[in-house]
Amino acid sequence: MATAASNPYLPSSSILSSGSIVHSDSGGGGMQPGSVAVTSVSGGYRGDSTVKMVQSDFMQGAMAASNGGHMLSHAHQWVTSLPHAAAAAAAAAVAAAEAGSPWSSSPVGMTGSPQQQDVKNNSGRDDLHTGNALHHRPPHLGPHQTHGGAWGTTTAAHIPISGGQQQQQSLIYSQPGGFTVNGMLSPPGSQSLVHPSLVRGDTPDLDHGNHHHHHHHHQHQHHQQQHHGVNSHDPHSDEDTPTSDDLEHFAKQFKQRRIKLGFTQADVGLALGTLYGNVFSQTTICRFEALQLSFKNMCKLKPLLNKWLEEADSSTGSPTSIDKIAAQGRKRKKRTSIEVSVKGALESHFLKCPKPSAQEITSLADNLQLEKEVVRVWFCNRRQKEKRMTPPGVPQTPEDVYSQVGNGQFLVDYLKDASLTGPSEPSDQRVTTTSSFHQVILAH
DNA sequence: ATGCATGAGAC
DNA sequence: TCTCATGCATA
Repeated sequence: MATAASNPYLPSSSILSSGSIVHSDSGGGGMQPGSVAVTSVSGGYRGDSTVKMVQSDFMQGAMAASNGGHMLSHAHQWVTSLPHAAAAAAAAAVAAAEAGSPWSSSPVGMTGSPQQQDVKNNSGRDDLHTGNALHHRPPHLGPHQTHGGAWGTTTAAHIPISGGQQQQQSLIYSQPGGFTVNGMLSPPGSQSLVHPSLVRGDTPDLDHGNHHHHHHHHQHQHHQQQHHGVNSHDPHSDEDTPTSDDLEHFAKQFKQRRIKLGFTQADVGLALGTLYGNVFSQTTICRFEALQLSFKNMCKLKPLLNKWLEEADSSTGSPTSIDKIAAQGRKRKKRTSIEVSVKGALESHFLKCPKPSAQEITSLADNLQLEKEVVRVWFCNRRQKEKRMTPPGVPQTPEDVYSQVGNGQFLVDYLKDASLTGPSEPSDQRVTTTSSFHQVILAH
């Protein structure tokens, strides 16, 4: 492990040039081959204050101060953002992230996470967009708590999983001249925003899945309707929670349209920000399209994306302006990359015990020469991943999908049982597809 | 497209 | 402290 590092601050210009240093802060002098943590540097920003929730920012400060229990050895590895970097960052953000893969190969499998955590709409909806936008309808993104969630009932009695389908995707990148694909950044000031309100007059209701007075445990839920024409609108959009099939279908369509219109995932994320005050990153849009979010999360985002779609359709050429988030200086821990070998170790531990105790984490971290926090986070992320894991390259045929329902059902029980290793494990169910299934089986 | 990270909220 | 929603940074 290169104990080198210790170079906390670097030129943020590295965003482009990339400066990466080998660095391991486990402090120990152990030259364990394999416990090397490489961290690459870059300016870290966190657009918040200006555009985002002010309160949140405030809170964050409070939190940071109060829970800074583990940041002992971290201090040196935090990067501070440089002033001038902001501009570059913003530009880069827009320019980058071009999802150019003409064909995504990931067969989508849905995962269900019925966690009953309420959906706080942390919509930091301030007057961000009010600038030019006549007030668009207040994004009443309310917590659509569908309780157990449509993907699984809490009792595991019956799980309406949807077989994952795969995305076809043989689309050709066609860019209508009307849109400023890359140059979505409309000239500052000239923001011709087509307020959705007008356009939306004729549409009785899209599914802003927010009229959720429909939350009862679906003890028995109908199977999702398999397919509805691509053109047909969701028969039921409002009242009820969309089925996993709906989501799948929507996501698929959304991606198609988005691409046809020549927008990148990042574009959409930003547009949502100006439209509703909720900015999303390319990551989120990407995960939405890939159905890699929890069911609940999918439901929450769908209405917004749907709106965006409508607008994108109707607005001919008027680029939805984006007041890009003015990234503000904020330190963020450098991303540590864990070595393969170490990952392997972690992985095997995970299989044995997905939820190690603090003690275990500590010792594990010690052995692997990683910070405890890193290990802890790794497990957290690993668990999250488990819950949504999209089956890698498992070509599925419609028939397979059906058969998988059974497996999925089984899986749920199986996993639930397995994950109950801890003292208190909420009925955690997830609907995974074949791949995960195998994975679990292999693990035992 | 994904790995590691942050932070708010639930327990 | 975990989960969950999200995102920066990266391959």
